[in-house]
Amino acid sequence: MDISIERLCIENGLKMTGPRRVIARVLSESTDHPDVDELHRRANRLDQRISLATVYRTVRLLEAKGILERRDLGSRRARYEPSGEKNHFHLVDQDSGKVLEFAAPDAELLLRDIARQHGFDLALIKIELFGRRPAAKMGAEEAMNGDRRDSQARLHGEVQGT
Amino acid sequence: MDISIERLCIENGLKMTGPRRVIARVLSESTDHPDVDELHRRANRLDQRISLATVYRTVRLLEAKGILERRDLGSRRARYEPSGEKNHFHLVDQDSGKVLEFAAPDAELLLRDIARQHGFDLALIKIELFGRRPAAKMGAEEAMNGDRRDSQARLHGEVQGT
DNA sequence: GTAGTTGCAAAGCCTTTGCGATCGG
DNA sequence: CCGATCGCAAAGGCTTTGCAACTAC
Repeated sequence: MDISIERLCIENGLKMTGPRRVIARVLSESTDHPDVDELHRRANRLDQRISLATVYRTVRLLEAKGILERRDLGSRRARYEPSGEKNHFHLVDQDSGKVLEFAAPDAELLLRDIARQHGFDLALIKIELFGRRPAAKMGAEEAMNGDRRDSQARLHGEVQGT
Repeated sequence: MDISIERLCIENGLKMTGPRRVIARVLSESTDHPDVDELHRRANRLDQRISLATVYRTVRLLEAKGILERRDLGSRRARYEPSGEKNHFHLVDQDSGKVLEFAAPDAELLLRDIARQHGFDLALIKIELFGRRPAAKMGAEEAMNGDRRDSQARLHGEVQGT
């Protein structure tokens, strides 16, 4: 799972320029759901010269090629992840903004079935759960994969100024 | 979901000003998932003077009060719907952009269970299915699991393209 | 009367784009 | 070599906000 994104790019007939190679590598090494700004930051650690615009253009291109998938996860910024991975969904901790991934093959089947009953072929299933952990015991599998927080921030905020 | 939005506003201690009353009414009468611009348009049919900024401020406030829920549904503009309604999810036709609502109590249970296993209390479950109808045999039933079917017409549909 | 609201226009945030320079195949 | 890609800065689309006037309670 190292350079797979780059491989996919090549298979899709994309020119592998310097910046693109770096971004592909950053994507391949990410196990979370970085937004464009974060990708830019990570890419810049490998090559200072890569511009934000290029990161935007690249994720857009890779999304069009089906190599990446865009996620929203509550924040205003788009986040990306490789689409190859087997179906998984997102459980967002509303307090910390952390995102856990989980599989739910049973639920998936049910949904696919419902869609079929309506005459649809599903291309994409998005399931996002938002909740909080009752203060009690945490820890345990905290080890999953934490995400950059930032997802909410507008979930509670006061609304009217002055 | 008739004039209930206004009632909810009052219960939440919000001042019922003219603009707010109109927006509440528009929301109460909507059976689809309008974006802010569309809400503004509808509100303006009842009162020309209502500004876009006020619509933004109002939906934000109502979302904070838990009266409305924001949806993304693939487009870049936020869409809103009353949160009171019983849990339902969205099936988006990628060709037309139309959104069907459906219920999936079984899937819901499964998911709630998964969340519990991770120590979470769920506040919100989002399920969005994206797919297309193979031109072949459609028809059959347009009626969903008891929820109201909702054929929103004017839907600036598209999801993303290149 | 006072705190909460509103309109308007300006500002902000994220994303896209025009353009000339560069680079990959 | 030719078209794809890049960096930069300017432009766009959607949303928020500062401010002074106004209004519900």
